[in-house]
Amino acid sequence: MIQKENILPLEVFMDLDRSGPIPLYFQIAQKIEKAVLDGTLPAGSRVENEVSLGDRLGLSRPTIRRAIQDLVDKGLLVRRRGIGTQVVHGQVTRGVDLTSLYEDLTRSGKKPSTKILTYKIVKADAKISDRLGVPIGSDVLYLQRVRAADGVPVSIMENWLPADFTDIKEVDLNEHGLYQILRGRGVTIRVAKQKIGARRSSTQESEILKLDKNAALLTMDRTAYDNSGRAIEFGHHCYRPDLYSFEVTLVEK
Amino acid sequence: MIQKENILPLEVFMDLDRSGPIPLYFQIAQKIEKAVLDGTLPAGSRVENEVSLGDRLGLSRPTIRRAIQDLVDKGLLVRRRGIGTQVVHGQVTRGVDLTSLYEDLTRSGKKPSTKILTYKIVKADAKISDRLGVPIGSDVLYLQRVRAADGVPVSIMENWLPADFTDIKEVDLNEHGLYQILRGRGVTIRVAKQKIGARRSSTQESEILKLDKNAALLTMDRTAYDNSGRAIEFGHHCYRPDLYSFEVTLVEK
DNA sequence: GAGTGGTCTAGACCACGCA
DNA sequence: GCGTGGTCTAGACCACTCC
Repeated sequence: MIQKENILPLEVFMDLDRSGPIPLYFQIAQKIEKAVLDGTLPAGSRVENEVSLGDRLGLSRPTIRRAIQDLVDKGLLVRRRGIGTQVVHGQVTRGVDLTSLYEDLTRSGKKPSTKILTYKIVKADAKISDRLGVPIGSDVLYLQRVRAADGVPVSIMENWLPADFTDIKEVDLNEHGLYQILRGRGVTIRVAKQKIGARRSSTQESEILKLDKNAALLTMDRTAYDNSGRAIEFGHHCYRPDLYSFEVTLVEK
Repeated sequence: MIQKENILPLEVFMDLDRSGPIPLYFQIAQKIEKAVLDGTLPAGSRVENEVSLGDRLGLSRPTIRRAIQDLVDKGLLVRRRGIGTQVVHGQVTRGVDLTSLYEDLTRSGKKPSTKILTYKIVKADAKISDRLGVPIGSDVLYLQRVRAADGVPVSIMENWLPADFTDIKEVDLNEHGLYQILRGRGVTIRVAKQKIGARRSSTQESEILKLDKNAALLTMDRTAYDNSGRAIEFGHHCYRPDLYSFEVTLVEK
C-alpha cells in the first residue's frame, strides 16, 4: 500500500490559549480534528510526527502525544510504529457518547417531546435490586415514558431509579431529559453499560409507536453509574427501528 | 454520599517483569483488574492513590497513572479530582472489542461453524464504492455466509472486500473467521464503525435462521479499517435476537 | 492545610519499518 | 542508519474536595 505524500499542517494552530482552563492537548486535538473534517488533512494523508510538531508549537512531546492519542481513540487517526500517523478513510460518524435520547434528538435538529405514561414508586424486585445495587423491596422510582421527535413517537422508555430520586417532579420530566434533570441535581453520569438487542413488539407497544402488529423493535437495557461508581439508573428502552439506530466506533487497543 | 473505607491493595503486585516486552502499565492494570474481579477490591472501595502506589512499587507516577486510566476507560474504575479513585458497582461486562462473531462464539465456549451460501466476484455499486473507498464498477469479493453456534444458525452475514482480497479461498472461509484469515495475511483491523439496528426478517432469512415469518432481526452494518486507515471490509449482518446481542460500555471522557 | 487527581515539562531509551 | 511511534522517568504546578 503506497503512502500518500506528507502533508504538514500549517499554522492551523493559531490562538492556543496557554493559560486558560482548556487543556493544551485538548486544544491541539480540536485543531487537528477540524483539519481532518474540513479536508486540510484528507483521508489517508500523514500527520506530522509528534516530536517535530511539539518543537514547532513549543510544547512537550507528551502533550502532543496525548492530543493525537485522543483522536486515535476516537477512530479518526491510525498509528503505526516506525511508519507514522495517518487519517482514517471514510466519513466520521459521531459515536454514542453517553448522552440520552433527548440530547441525541436535540442535536440532530429534531424537537423532542415526552409523554409520561406511568410515574410511581414501586418496590424493587430481584432484577432491579441487582441492577441498581439496592435491597430487594426498597422503594424505587419507576417511570414509563414515550419520547417523540417532531411529534412522531420514537421510543418507549422504562426507567428505575433509587429511592433518593423519588422527589424528581413529574412536571420536570415533561420538559427535560432524565440526564438533564440528574445533572441539575449535581449527579454526573460517568459510566453506562448497555446491551442492545431486538424483539417483536407487543400489541400495546405497536399502538403507542404507531407500528404494525408484531413489528421489529430495537431494544436497549442500560445501567448508568455516577462518578462515585454508584448505580443511578436502570432502563429498558425500545425504539422504532426505522427512526433510530446505534452508531459505535470500535478501536483496537 | 458516604465513602467506604480505604482498602490498600497489598502486594498483589508480585512478579512484575521490568525488562520483558509487556509494558509495566499493562502489568499494573492487569493486577488491579484481577483484584477487582476476585473481590480483593470490592465495588465502591477506594483504590490507593497514584503517588503512593508509585512510590511503593518504585515506578513513576505517569506509569501508574496510565495503568489506572486504562481501567477507567474500560469502565472498571471512576475518578474524582480531590477525592480519589473508586471501583464501579455492578458486574463487569466484557464490551465488544473488535472481534468477529467467530471469535465471540469461540470465547463463550460455543463451537462456531460456517456455511457459505454465495462466493463470487461482483462489480462495486455506488453504496459499496462509498463504503470501501473503491471506484464504482471495480471488482469486489462478495460473500454470503451463515454462522452457527453448536449447529444452531445465529447469523446471516454479507460481506464485501476490495479486489486484492479476491484470492481468499472458499475452503479457508469454512474453517476460519474472516478476521482470522485477514490477520493471517498480515492485515490488522484497527478501527470499525458499526451501526446497529433492527428490522423484520424476510421469508428467506426466516427459513435460514429457523425463525417465524416476520420475526425481528438484529442488524449490524460495519465498515472496518486496517492500521493504514484503509477500508478492508464492509458487512451487513443480521442476527437471531434470541441468540445474540451487543454489549457496550460507555465512559464519559 | 492536607490529600487527591489533572496537566505539563524535558529529557531518555527502545522497537519497529523502511531505505 | 534513520525516522517513527511506544514506553518510562523524576520532577513541577494547579484545581478541586474535605476537614
